[in-house]
Order: sequence, then C-alpha cells, then structure tokens
Amino acid sequence: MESFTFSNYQHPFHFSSSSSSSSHPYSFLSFEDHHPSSGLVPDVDASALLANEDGSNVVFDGKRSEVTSEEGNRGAKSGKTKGEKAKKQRYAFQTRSRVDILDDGYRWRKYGQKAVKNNKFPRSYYRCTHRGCSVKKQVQRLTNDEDVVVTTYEGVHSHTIQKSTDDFEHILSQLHIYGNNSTAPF
DNA sequence: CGTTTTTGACCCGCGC
DNA sequence: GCGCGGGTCAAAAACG
Repeated sequence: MESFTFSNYQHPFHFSSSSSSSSHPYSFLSFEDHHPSSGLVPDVDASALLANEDGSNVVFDGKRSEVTSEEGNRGAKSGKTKGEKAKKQRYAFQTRSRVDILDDGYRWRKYGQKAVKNNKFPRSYYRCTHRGCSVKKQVQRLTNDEDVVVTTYEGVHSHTIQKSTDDFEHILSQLHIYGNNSTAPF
C-alpha cells in the first residue's frame, strides 16, 4: 500500500491508496509540470494527476485562502462574548474519486450534513477528533461533475500526524516515477 | 461501552 | 422583522 503525505505544507495532509472500508479509490500519478517542486505552499495553486482504479486520470487542484471570522460565542448559551477575530486558513482541492472520504491521515468526526442550494449532493462537515484541535473540513460532491469531490480544510492542526512520516520530497520522487500515462499500480 | 453517525432543530448573518 | 441559506448542536441511533 502506498501513501502520500504533504508534510512541508503547514497544514499537512496525507493520502493513502487503501482504506478500511473500500479499496484503492485513488492514487497519485504525477504533478503537472508548471507547478514548482515546492508543491502545496501558500498562495500557490497546486495540481496533480490522480488515477482511479480504472486507470482514468484525475485532476487534483488546490486553492488556498484566508477567512476572517468571529470566534467563540454562538447563541445565547454562552455568557462569554469574545468577539475577537481570528484568521482561519483554508485550503480546498478537488479530486475525481468515487469515495467522498479521502484518507488524509487525520481522524475526523462528522458533526453535520446539509443540503446546499443548487446542488444535488449534500455537504458534510467534519471536525478533527484530536483534543484541542479545532480543524474542520467540508466534503462535497459537484453537481455538474459528480465524479469530483471537493474537500475544504479550515484551520491548522495543533498537533502532528501520527500515521506516515513520509516527507514531501519522497512523495515527489514517487510521483515522478509513475509518469503521466502509466497505469495505476493497483 | 466508548466512539461515531444521523438528523432535525437551532442559530446567525444577510438581503429585502 | 422575516425568510432564506448555510453552519452547528445534540440526542438518539448505530457501530465495533
């Protein structure tokens, strides 16, 4: 089983080619040439090609943004009114995959699901289960291209990943090995 | 039995 | 103020 971790990005995430409940939903093939070797760094869109088990290529596209939002205090329950503004890091990308949940190496607990307007698929909300870590992510499948899943991360993990220790250079080298039109190794 | 998912209610910001 | 759209809560169910 192969796994890929983008650990030089300050919000590292991890993909593995197998998951507990389903088999090999995706794999990395290669990065597009015009993207720097630095990969998924702030303010840079990153793209890569993925392959499904059927061998079809897949677009991996990332976008990053900052969001200013109010923190704490929601509703009448909380007596605390902080009103302090915090910048939240956001990172969104798309994958073409049959499964909605990509194994990024973190543990997530689903806390909501909502139908969004003009979308035939619902959006799911997840929170990192690590204590004290408030990172969230949203997962949503596109209406016009229902093979594409959009994953949006919000926040930076307050802890490290326990799973793989692969570094980014290692990942890159693996990506280059596979090339553009080779068949997925599984 | 601890953890996660499900799902309707609730909350909030915003436009009218 | 009201309704709408989207995000979250939380209780119960499901899960392992």
